[in-house]
This record gives sequence, structure tokens and C-alpha cells, in this order.
Amino acid sequence: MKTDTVYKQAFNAMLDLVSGVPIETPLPSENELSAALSVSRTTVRKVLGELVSRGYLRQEGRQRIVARLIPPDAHFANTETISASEQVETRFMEWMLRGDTRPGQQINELDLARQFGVGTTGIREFLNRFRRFGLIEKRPNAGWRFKGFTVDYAMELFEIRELFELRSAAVFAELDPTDPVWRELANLEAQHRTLLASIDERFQDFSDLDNRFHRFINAVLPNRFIEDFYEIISFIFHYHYQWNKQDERQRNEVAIAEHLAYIEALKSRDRRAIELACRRHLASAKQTLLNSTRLR
Amino acid sequence: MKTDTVYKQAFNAMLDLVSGVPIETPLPSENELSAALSVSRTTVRKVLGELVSRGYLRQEGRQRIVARLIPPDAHFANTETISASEQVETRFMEWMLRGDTRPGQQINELDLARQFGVGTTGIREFLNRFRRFGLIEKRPNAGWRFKGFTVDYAMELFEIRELFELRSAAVFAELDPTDPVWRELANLEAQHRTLLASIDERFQDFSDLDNRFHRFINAVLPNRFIEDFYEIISFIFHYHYQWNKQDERQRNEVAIAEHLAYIEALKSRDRRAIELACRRHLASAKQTLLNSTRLR
DNA sequence: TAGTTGCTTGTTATCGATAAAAAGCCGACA
DNA sequence: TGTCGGCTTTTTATCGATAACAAGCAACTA
Repeated sequence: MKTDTVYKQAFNAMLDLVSGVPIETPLPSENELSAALSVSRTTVRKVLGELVSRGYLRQEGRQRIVARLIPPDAHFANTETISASEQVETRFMEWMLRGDTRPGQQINELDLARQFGVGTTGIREFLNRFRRFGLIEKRPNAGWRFKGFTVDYAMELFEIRELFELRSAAVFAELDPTDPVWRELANLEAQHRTLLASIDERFQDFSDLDNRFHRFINAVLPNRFIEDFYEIISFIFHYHYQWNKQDERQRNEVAIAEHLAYIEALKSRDRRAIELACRRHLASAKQTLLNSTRLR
Repeated sequence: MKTDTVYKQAFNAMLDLVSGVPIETPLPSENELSAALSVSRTTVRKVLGELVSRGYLRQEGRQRIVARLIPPDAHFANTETISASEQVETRFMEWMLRGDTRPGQQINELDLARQFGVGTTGIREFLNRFRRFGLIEKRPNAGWRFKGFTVDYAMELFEIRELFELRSAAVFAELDPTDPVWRELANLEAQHRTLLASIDERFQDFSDLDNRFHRFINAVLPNRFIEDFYEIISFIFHYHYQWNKQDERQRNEVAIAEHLAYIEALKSRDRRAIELACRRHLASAKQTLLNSTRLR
């Protein structure tokens, strides 16, 4: 059976939406709500039905009116809104990166399924999707093997990353000055400066900005394989940032400075300068990952 | 329930092995057979049991003796030795590349499952693995969409291919003349010349040689992500070769000539010459794929 | 004593069923 | 006439069961 996490998430989002609206206001149409919450109208109706039956909303003809304030404890708990497959991802990454997994270790589907409280199918599906990250390996009829989050892994990952990003960065040198890309770059530069100004409080916001910045560079010449690869980078860094908090503020401040130098180089449209700034920043990012204590 | 294709394949392989041995010869140990057929001893024993019960073998103490000639019709039919997941792969590629699938088309799991005679799980698993080829796309809770085997696809594929292969080919210029790689390269060159000499009869063997040649080049500096990407190339070309037989002999003869020029360039260890030969061959390979009638 | 076989236990591949969610249909209303 | 909402149909996510296969154990033989 499917989990009803889509419903529960939509329910919570709808509560937020309704809370933001004064009492006695009529709600938008089901189609609009469906678009706003990114779920099907079927799910919207299920949520609305529940809200009406709880008396938060009142049905008047075709309209639904906000009847009273939403109690603060009406939301579903966050743990209930996580689908089985998301659950598997988080738990698996934790198992792999924080547990005592060793390179070469056998991965047991049934065992993980029980540990994570899901069916074996969910594990299999995750492992199949996860294979492309290059950390596990399959032997047909005989299960999966963990290859290890090793130094080699980080080196291979960054070799490709550099190959791709140098190719994209080089394109900037050829771009027409009227290209809308420059506006977007200026925009990103401003965001970097703003973040740098309040780095002490907001250093945790860098992870997201970093992600957007590199995706932006690689998007000048769109290629689905590069985009796919960048998902690997994002994923690895997501968990890296989450679990390696050491010197985080310091690290991010350095990275922002490198980004700004990189942006200057891009704006100069000087091939040499671009290549240098790109290499320099990626080398430092690689070092950060290599320093990660979990890497052995 | 699992299919018993492993058993059936092992059975056929064992028949071939037994046929190659004179009557009254004792068979090797179960462990040796297991290694020879790349299946577990459990499966070996199941096969041997059947062969004994059919009277092809005779148990004498601990030894199993070849008792009589294997009838030519003893093998399982090839169709019986294809596991569900292999079945799905072949049928899906046929459905996608030869049917009337259109870019943007919805892919229906249950429908395909029925069409291919497998459970829905098998289809899901295949689609998840197939996603990395960049030809399909998933919308959560709402199925898969076929993106189309388009010109853009071929362009993006070859852009990466060129990026990777130029990087590997460039390494050859730096290699020490005593490196074992040169021996291997000479070996491959000889295979090309042999094939060229009898191109009229053996032009179909090129596909395999092509695959080995490019994998060899990319292996000078091993990187799991490049190897993974090369699987995509191999896969696409596998089906391309299988279904586009037009001018095959002619095409392959040209490609061999390009390979030989490429090999010359590598041996010269001249950066410029290597880059030129590599680009030239890949451009022509791209053109071959683009000319494929199924590309729209 | 190392390698063998018979037997037992652990693990994967595959199916079918079912509730959740999406998508389609159609009359009604504004 | 186009959007809306009630209802029906289609499709996906997830589970648990089961036979096939792999791997481990222990007694045996050469």
C-alpha cells in the first residue's frame, strides 16, 4: 500500500495557506489550490473534506469559507510526511556514512528493510537509483557491495567536476555582453556580497547559494548528462555539510571569497583568468571534502 | 518467484562442456565446475543431478563419469534462458526505438508489464536503472515520460564523450615508452589490420572491437564515472548497430581507417596529432548516429 | 590436511494485491 | 463558453510471500 504522505504534506501546506487568510474569506477554486500545492485535485478535495469535517472550513454553496482559526497543533508531525523512499534515502546515507560500514562490505537488502521499517522492494529501488553515485556495486544474484567513501572516490568525483566546469566556464569568455546571463551573474554576485556581509549569522545559507552558483555556470550550455552529474555533487555535499560542521563558518567565508574572485574572472571574459579562478576554487572544494573525517 | 534462467544457462553450458570431453572421462570437481560456469555450487549440483538422472552422466563413488553422447536437442531453448530483467530490457528498447513512441509520450508501467509478460516491479526496476541514459524522465506519483531519441540527445551524448576521450587520449602523450599500454595498443592495432584484411566477411565484428578500443583508451586513467558513462555509449551503439544495418560494411571500413590513424597519432605522442585524430573519429561516429533513421 | 561432497541456512528475483494519488469525464453554473 | 466540482477510471507506491540461487557448515576421503 502507498503511504499517504502526499496527503499529509498537502494537509499541512493547506493549513498554512488557510492560516494566512482572514476568517470568513472564501477559498480559491480546487484547481487553483491544486496548482498552488502541486498535488492533484483529488488530494486537494481529500484535504478540504477533512478541513470541513473538522469545522475549520464551512461549505456555502460551491464556496468554502474559512470558519475559524487553525489550532497550532493541527499539523501532522514531520515524521508522518516522509514517504517510504525518502525515509530509505536518509536512513541509508546515515547507515553508510555514520555507521561502521567498511569498504568491501556486503549490503543485505532484507536486513536493511527490517532496520528501516520498509519492504524489500523499497531498498532494492533505492540501491538501483543510488548505484550511479559510484559508491556501491552489484553482483547479480549475490547482492550489493559497498565500495567505500574513499579518497579515490573524491578524486574521481572532482576530476569529472573540473572537466565539466572548466568547459562551461570557458563558454563565458565567448558570450555576448548583451547576453541575459550577465544579469543573472550580477544577481548572484550581489547575493554573495549580502551573505558575506552577515556571514556570522547566515553562514549556513552558503550551501544553497553554492549549489545555485555552480548549477548556473553549468547551465550556460545545457547538457542532461552534466546536470545529472551535478545531482551527484549536490547529494554528496548535502550530506557532507550536514554531518561535518567543523570550521563551517570559516570554510564558507573562504569559499565565498573564491566565488567572488571566480565571478570577477568570468566578468573579465579572460580565458586564462577564468580557468585559473575555476581551478583554484574547485581545488579548495576538493580539499574540504578530503578533510572530511569520514573519508578514509 | 525467481526465474530459473541461471540454472538453464548453466545446464546448457554444462552440456557444451561435457560434449567436449570423451566418453568415460570423469568430470572435474563441483568447485571447479562452479568456477568454470560462474555459478554457485548449488546450481552446479542441480545441473549434475539432472544430467545423472537423464543418464548422460554416471555416478561412480564420488566421481561423475560421462556415460554417453549428449543428444543435440538436449539444450534448453534460448528464449528460456533469458531472465525477466533481460527480457524487459530488450523488449523495452524495441518498444521505444522501433515502435511508434513519440517524444513526450507517457510510459505506463502496468501496460508495459502486461505487454512484456512480467510483474510491474520488473518494469519499475528497469526504468529506474534506465533513467541514467537520459532518455526518460520521472514525475513522482505520475509516471515516466519518454524524452525522445532526438538530435539533441545525440549531440549531448557526444559532447560528453568527446570531453572524456580527449582527456584520456591526451594522457598518451605523457606516457613512458616502457609503459605496458603500448604493447596493448600494438595488439589492438594488429586486430584492426586483421579485421580490415577480411572486412568483407567479418565487418560485423567491428562493433565489439570498437567497444574494446575506446574502453582501452579511457582506461589509461581509470575513473568510475567515465566507465559508467561508457556503458551508456556501448548500450546506445549496441542497439544502433543491431537495428541500423544500412551501409554497415562501408561505415565500419571507414571507422577502422579512422581508428588506425588515431592509433598512429597516439603512438607519435604528439598532442596536436592525437587531438585531431580523436576529434575526427568522434565527429564521424556522431554523424553515423545522427544519420540513423530512427533519430528525429 | 586440503579439498571434496551432502546438507542447511541466508539472500535475491519476481509476482500479485491493495490503498493512495493522478487523470479523465460530464453535467452544472456563472 | 469556460471554469467548477462531483464522480469514475487509471496508474503508481509499497508490501509480503515464495522459489531460485548463493553461501556457510560439517563430515568425509584421498
